Amino acid sequence: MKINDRKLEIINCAAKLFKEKGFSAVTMRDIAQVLDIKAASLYNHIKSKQEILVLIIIEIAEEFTEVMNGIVISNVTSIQKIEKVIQLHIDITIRNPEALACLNNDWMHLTDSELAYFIKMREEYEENFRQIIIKGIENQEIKNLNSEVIIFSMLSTLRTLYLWYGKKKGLTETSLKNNMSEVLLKGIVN
Amino acid sequence: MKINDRKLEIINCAAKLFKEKGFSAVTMRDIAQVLDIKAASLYNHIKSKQEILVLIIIEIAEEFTEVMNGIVISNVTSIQKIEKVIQLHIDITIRNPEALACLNNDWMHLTDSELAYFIKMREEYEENFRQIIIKGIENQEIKNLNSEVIIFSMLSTLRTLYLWYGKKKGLTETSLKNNMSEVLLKGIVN
DNA sequence: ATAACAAACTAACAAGCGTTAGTTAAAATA
DNA sequence: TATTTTAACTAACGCTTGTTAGTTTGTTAT
Repeated sequence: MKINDRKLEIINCAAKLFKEKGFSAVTMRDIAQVLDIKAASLYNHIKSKQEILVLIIIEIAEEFTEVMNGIVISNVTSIQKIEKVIQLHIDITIRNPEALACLNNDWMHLTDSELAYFIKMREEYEENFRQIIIKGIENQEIKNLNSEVIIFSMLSTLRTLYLWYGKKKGLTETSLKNNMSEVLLKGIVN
Repeated sequence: MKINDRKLEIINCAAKLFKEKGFSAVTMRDIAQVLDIKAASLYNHIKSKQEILVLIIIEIAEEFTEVMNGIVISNVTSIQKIEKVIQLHIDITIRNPEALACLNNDWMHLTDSELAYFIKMREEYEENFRQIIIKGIENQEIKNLNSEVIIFSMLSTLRTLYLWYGKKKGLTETSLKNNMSEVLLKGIVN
């Protein structure tokens, strides 16, 4: 499945608009206007508005899935696995914040097999993360707190990083990674 | 401004639908169908779809604002102020998760003065939280990390609690509060 | 030079949108 | 009992939506 340049332009433009107003509030005419063409012309490149949504979300979801699968089977400590997960979220956030916003807010507008596929990936992602945490608690790398609270706290921060990254200047990727790891792993109290 | 029972039913019903699909994807006919009436009948009780959105969001936003203002001027340690903020978010999440979802995802569909009012409240809320963190760093209650990373990590967790609370059983409000405070303040590493 | 293609266009459609007007029947109030 | 109010209804409005059909124009390949 190759995607030519113009199609990519359309998808990226749509993703930006979806981030601002959400999938349902963005019209084909909105997208066309930004690209300075008519709405009907979009259909020379894409099949439907739905297809745009699918292309934005599924690619990113698959990347999360694949990298997470690699992390789970890697031969490092639980803490190191968590640090790899943090790095994964930072990487994708920096590379494609618009797609991430779309994945977070508009996944429910996927339909049929793609919706099912997405939900399956998301559940498996969370289950993989859960296993990392539980293993870490068992071998006493991680405190014996409610594992669901730990999972939710970390994932919600990582998943919404796109809302915030870009607004704050003077923070390199490395510095973000280090500060984030410190805060999420060791807390903020002196 | 008093709101009678039927109007409240409509608002609560709308909030539930907005949480599932977002403001723009929910039609007046959708709302009416759940209440088993016709869409036109809704207008005996509400002025417009916009009014529903405003009533859902602004009330909650004002509650956050007022309680936060009380916390800021209270005479306790920075850590204790943070714990009060955590408690505030948990309280509202438990009482009205639908409104919170709406506030988080659909605030950009507010218009004119209400949009400006909301943005002002949100900025002041964040600024208040920022001052708590910075004061805590200055008096060495809190580690000298990048304050923006701290602010973002905590707020993103607290703001998206609604996504998760209710799915997890066997966790009392007190237990949630205690686990959450421990995770956010002291981290997860043994 | 000619054929083929790519990517834009104009025009339009059917469906769905928020909303209004006018009506009706039951309940509350006088 | 008579009157007013409440809250539903039917019907329809003007507009916007995603999308299709058919056409035009400039570029690329033969």
